[in-house]
Amino acid sequence: MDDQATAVSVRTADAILQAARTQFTHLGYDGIGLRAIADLAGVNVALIGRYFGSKEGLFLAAVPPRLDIRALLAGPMSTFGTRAAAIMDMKSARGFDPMMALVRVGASPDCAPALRTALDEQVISPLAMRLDGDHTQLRAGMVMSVMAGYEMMSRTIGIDALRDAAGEQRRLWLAALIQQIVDEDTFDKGAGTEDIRGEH
Amino acid sequence: MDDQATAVSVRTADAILQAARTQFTHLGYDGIGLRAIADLAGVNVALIGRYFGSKEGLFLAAVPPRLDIRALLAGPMSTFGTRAAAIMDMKSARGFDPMMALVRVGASPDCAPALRTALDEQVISPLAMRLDGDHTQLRAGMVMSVMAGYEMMSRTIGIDALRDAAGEQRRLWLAALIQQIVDEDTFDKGAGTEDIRGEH
DNA sequence: AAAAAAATTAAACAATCGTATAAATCTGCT
DNA sequence: AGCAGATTTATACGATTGTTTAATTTTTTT
Repeated sequence: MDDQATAVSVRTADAILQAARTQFTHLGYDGIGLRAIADLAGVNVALIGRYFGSKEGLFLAAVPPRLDIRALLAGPMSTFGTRAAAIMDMKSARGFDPMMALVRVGASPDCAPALRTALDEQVISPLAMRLDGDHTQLRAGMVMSVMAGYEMMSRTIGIDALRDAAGEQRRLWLAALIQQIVDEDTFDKGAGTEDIRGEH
Repeated sequence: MDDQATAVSVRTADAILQAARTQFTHLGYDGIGLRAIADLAGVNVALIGRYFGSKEGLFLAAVPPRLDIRALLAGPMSTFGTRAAAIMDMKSARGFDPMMALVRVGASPDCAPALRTALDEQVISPLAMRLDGDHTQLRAGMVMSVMAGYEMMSRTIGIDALRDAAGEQRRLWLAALIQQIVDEDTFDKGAGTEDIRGEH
């Protein structure tokens, strides 16, 4: 009378999922093989095929469902930027790092569609619903852009200026940048853009 | 009496480089094989090994040297955001797309170090030298963060809100966001950040 | 035109990839 | 204990990976 209802061993399935998450996150979808994941989980390779069908099946079960930052929406929107910047600055002390996974694995054309859907449903839309003013979806997408870009430059690529700079200043500016997108009527006056030279 | 001085055929070497650039950009470092690159260049696979040594050698010769956005620094800094946003919105009509290459291939741990160096020397440092005020390196890195994040979310992953939204509004906000980082004393008053809860 | 050098190709190397199959081990029930 | 079903393992398959070697074609020089 375990809490397992399906025809699989949840203990080993979870071990596989956890190993897959960390490896996909740090090495990318093509950067890690199923045998290495199985070894890290302490099981045989064939179990991955048995429990998740294929490598893509394992990825879909491991990464996209965990791509949520709903914890960020807990507090008031007036301090969203501060909370977002604080999360980005933590070294993913324990467990899964959603932002790094998004950046590392989102570059693969095979993974992008699933990530796009998960990101839309679990992050951008919930965030957009908390925003006031116009173009909430667009602004929510811009918030994610800033966060993903910061993650990519500071951690994935490792630009010195972002990785080594004084943490306080860096976190303050990142928070201010994000908060400006969250606050309505920030850019309505078109500050800073005097000349647009688009097409024709 | 051709303009080739080295011991290789520059014509085919360039064909290989060009094929490698476009394929790495759109499929990532692990997403494309040397045979496919050679076929696209119309040459034999062994020539890649002969001219560039290895796959990594080909990548290093093809992508990092082209990672520059110096054209953006041509105009006045007061309109940098507008120029940056305009470039980001073009569909890389012809030739090489540096931003997409950076995002697609920067996710690979094998490529990140070379991209970091190239980005520092060719983009961030030149941009930082054009900036007034303090923390110029940090701010230049933040500019690249916003641009890379926007590229990743709008094109690589393809978030609907960023891909389909009204181009004018999207470009205006992106320009304003970048310009705010370029302009000095924008965040000196700490606008929007009322409470910082960092460590200890 | 013959010889030398450069450029290109065909073929195969060992390794690893994702995946599938059949045997072996473990688990719980009567 | 002994059987039945679930769970895991060992093994191998075909394909593809990056890379290398030797033979061949093309180009240049004498």
